[in-house]
Amino acid sequence: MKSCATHHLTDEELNLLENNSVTVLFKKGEPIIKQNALSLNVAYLRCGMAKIHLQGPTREKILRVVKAPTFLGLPTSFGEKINQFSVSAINNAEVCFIDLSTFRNLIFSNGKFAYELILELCRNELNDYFRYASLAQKQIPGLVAETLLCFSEKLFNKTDFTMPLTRSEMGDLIGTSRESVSRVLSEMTQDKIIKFDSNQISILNIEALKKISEKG
DNA sequence: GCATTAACCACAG
DNA sequence: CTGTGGTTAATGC
Repeated sequence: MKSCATHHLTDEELNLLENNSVTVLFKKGEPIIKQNALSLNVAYLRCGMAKIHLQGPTREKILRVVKAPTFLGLPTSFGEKINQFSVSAINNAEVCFIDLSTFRNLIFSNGKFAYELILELCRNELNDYFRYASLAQKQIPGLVAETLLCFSEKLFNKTDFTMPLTRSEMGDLIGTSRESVSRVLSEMTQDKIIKFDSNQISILNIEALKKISEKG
C-alpha cells in the first residue's frame, strides 16, 4: 500500500524506507500515538481507520477521523520530541513506523516526495479551516448532518455504513454532548432522513441532510 | 415576556 | 453505551 508521496521514491529510496521501518497491527481502540509520549517515528496507516484526538482544557477532543492510506502524526513528528496529540485505532489497523531521521533524509533528497507531503498537509489544513468555521457557526443539527455526510462521502463512499464512533465520540468530534448527538439522530430518524439500527446508519434523504448541513 | 437552543443531571434499558 | 425527560442558563425576537 503506497501513498501518493512514495510513488516518487526510487527503488533505492524505497528499500531504505523499508529497512528502517516496522509494521505493527493494532486492534480497535488501541492507542497508536500517545499525547505527551516521546516519539522518534513517523507513522503511516496502511489499513484501517484512526481518530486523531487530544486532551483539551476541559475534556477529550477528537480533531479528525482518517482512513488508510495516510501518514499519521506528521504535525507533531517534526520540531516536537513529545507528541502533541494522540492517534487511536478505530477499527483493526496496520501501521508502519518509520525512523524519523530516515524519513527526514528522504525529504531532503527527494523534492517530489516532499512536495506530495506538502500537498497532503495543505489539503488537510484547508479542510480544517472549513471545519473550524462550521464548528463556530453551525448549530448541532448542522454539525451532525455535516459529519454524517463526511463519513458517507469521504470515508465510506456509501449511503449505508457502520458508524465506527460512539455517540460520545461523535460529541467529542463536533464539540457537543453525547445527549445532543442522540437527540439529533433520533429527530432525523423520526423525520425519515436517516435510519439506524445500533450503529448501522442508512441515509434515506440525502437532500434533506445536505440542507440541514448547509443551513447549520 | 416567550421561544429556542443546548448543557448538565438522573435514571432506565 | 444509549435514549429520554426534567431543569436551567443564555440568547434572540
